[in-house]
Order: sequence, then structure tokens, then C-alpha cells
Amino acid sequence: MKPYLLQMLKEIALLGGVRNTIEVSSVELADQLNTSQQTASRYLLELDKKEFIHREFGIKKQRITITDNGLHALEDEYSQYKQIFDLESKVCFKGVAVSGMGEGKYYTNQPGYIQQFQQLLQFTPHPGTFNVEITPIERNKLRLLKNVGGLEIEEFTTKNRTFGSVLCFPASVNGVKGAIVLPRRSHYSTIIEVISPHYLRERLAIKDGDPVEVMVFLKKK
Amino acid sequence: MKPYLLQMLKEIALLGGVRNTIEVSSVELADQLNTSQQTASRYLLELDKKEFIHREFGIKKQRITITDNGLHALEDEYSQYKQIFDLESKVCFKGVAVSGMGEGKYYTNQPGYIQQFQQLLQFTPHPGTFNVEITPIERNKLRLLKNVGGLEIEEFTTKNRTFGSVLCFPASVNGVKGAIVLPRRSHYSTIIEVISPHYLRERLAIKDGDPVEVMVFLKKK
DNA sequence: ATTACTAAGCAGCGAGTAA
DNA sequence: TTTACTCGCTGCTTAGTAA
Repeated sequence: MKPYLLQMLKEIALLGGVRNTIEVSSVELADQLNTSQQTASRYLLELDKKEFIHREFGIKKQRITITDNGLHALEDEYSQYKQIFDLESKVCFKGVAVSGMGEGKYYTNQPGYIQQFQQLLQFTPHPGTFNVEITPIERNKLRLLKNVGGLEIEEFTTKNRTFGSVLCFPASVNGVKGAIVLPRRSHYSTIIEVISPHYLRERLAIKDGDPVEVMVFLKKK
Repeated sequence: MKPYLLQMLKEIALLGGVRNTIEVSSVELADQLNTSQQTASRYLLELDKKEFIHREFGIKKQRITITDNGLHALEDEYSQYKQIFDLESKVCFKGVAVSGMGEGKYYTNQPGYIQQFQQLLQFTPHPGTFNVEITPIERNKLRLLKNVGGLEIEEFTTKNRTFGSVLCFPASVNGVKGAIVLPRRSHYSTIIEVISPHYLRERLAIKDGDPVEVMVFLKKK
């Protein structure tokens, strides 16, 4: 939807056009939008044609109601703004399921990690990680997470080697509880690793390439 | 602010550009907005020039942060959407204070009205009404109020005459408690009449022509 | 009063390209 | 790789005006 049409739809909504009929002339709407009567009229024609509003003509002014279609458009926009101002409490990643190379299983079987997961997350992770590939542009949100800070999993040493520290955030994958795991060392990649008390791949009935939504929860300040 | 610039600002915010720096190229932003690299670049120049964002250039990509200015623009937009979806619980009118012709005092001194006000609103109105002139376009919101319904003040008869029924809504004027009064008979005018336990004109230190904000509260369903 | 057409002008778009 | 310039073209805007 063209941004200028959405703007007009918003204006109609603010005047009470949601589940209610308003009576306005194209001149009045033009004034509200700081534009000409002709442009307001054209916008109304476009909104009508695209079924975002319904119009009836009287002898003067016109009666306008926002359709379900139009209401959905407004709701979508609203939810984006809610997300922006909610970004300090939760961050949403959209991606697709991918297979790792089994290293996830190796790490999540280390007692040194398992104990800390149990303590900080109050669950025992199912062996292995569930990997989600995100678009490069969403890596910016990973940076955001590191800036805000999360649960610190400390490094530890076994007789064989050292396991590095990890930053961890409670999360959900398509609504199922878990946590995401960001190794401190590695640079931001386009793969998010998720651990969960459940075997996510089975629980969500997901195979490689399926779209998934990862919601990451930040600790409130 | 041009709607298409706001759209881009919103996109930057969704990527985490609020109180945080993101690294994106103009091509990536163009992809997000379904437009060309050139257009994305131009938008960034405009947003920068108008101080909605701050930019730094690295060897690749650019580091972008939303300025306070930009954040305000987003907050304004957000609050408008909040208002739309809150319209079923409260409606806001902006107008200016005007003087009536004293009839307000006559009506608000009628015991038949006073008793009902006390019962439905839990306060005794200060004699007289506080009148607010709204723009003709906002009369649509009055229609909305009548559709939703409010507190019914019933008509009554004295030995001299009949006083008509009135629709009434709890409200506040610049934050001070009161109620608006819509005579059932009269057609929508551009004057809102407000009653209040306080002498609003004095309490708010307001004279004719001063801008006021009337917030009307609807009963929840 | 109203809506909305036509026509002309101008702003925004993006291909090509420089740095 | 980047960003952002020029410039031709498209499409949005608005004055004038009909209905």
C-alpha cells in the first residue's frame, strides 16, 4: 500500500471512520492533509477502488466508512510501531530452518554448559541446537541484543579443552519455549542457534527451509 | 514529514536503529522497501539533512542511528495509531474556549438535571457550562459518541416547561475532570459543552480563544 | 455548495555511471 | 564493493473547470 494512501486512511480513522460512518468533504480532508482538494479526491477514489473504504454520496459531503480491508492495513501498520517501541523488551527474527553440522549436539552435551543452562534458564536443553538462518540485514538486531546484554554463560575448562563464554536470551520459536545462544567469540553470522527443552524440529514439525519466527525476550531494566 | 521518509525511518527503527547503531547499505534498505538503491540513497540523504538520522561511513555499509528528532517523529506517528485503536475507549477533541450566552447557567441550575448529574457522574456541577469550539470536521467524532452511547440524562418537566433528555460522557479538559453534555434534540454543532465540579475557566486559567483539549471517555463494553 | 475530469507542470524514480 | 551524481521518464500534483 502506498504510504500516502495509508496516511489518508489513518486520517479517516482518526476522525472516527472505523466501524462508524463519517461525513466529510474532499476539501476538509485536503485541509487535514495539507494538500489540494483534487489530490484528496483522487486519494479517496484510489482508496475506494482498492476497497479500503466504502463511500456513499449525499447532496453535500460524502459518507465514508473504513472497510475490513482498510482496518487490516491500519492494524498492520500499528503492529509495526508497537514492535519498534517494544524493541527494548522483545526482538523478532524471521528466518528459515537450516541444518547445522552436528556441533550443536557436541556443545549442548557438555555438562559445563548444561549446568549453567539449568540454572539460568530453568530448563535442561534437548541435545543439539535448532538453527535458523536470518537475512544479513537482521544481524543488526543481534548487535542490539549484545548491546542490551542477556544471561551470561561463563567459559569453563575440561581436561581436553576450553569452552568459551556465551550470551544467552530466553526466546520462543513459533511459540515454543527455548533460548538463543550467541557465542561471545564468533562474529555475527546469519545463523541463530536455539536451544530448548523440546526437540524443536519434531515438536514444530519443521524441516529445512521452512519459515520460522524467533521471538527473543530481553530482561527488563 | 513526507510519508515515504517516515516509512524508511520506521524500517530503520525496526532493524534496531533506535538508541543503537545499525550497519546497512543502501542496497539492503532498498530491498526492504522494495525500491531502488538510488531511491534508498536519496531517502537517507533527506533523512540526514532533516536530522532524523545520523550517519557515519565505513569502508563498507554505513552506520546509522536515529536521532532524538527522528524518534519523536516515530513516537508521534505511534501515538496516532494508538489513538485510532483506543477510539473505542476515549476520544480526543482539540478546540478553543468560547463564551456561551449564559444559557448554560440556566440549565445547570435546574434541580432535575443536577440530581441526575450527581447520580450518574458522582459530582455536583459548578453552575454554567464551559464551551469549547471544535472544527467542523471533528463533529464526526460527536456522531461516533452518539453511536456508541453514554450516560442517559432523562427529560423532566417543571411547572413551567419541559427539559429535554441529554447524553452525557465523563471527560477531562486539559486534564481536569468533568463531563460533556450533548442535548438529544440539538443537531451537532461545533460547540461542546462541558460541566465540571470545578469552575474550569478559573481552575485552568483560560480565557476565550485559548486552545483546550477535551478527552471524552466511553464506557467499556 | 459538492466531486472529479483534463491538462500542464513538477517532483520523485531509477538506469547509467563516477568516485 | 560502496554512495550518490546526472538526466530522461514516469507519475503525482494542482489549476481550471464541468457537472
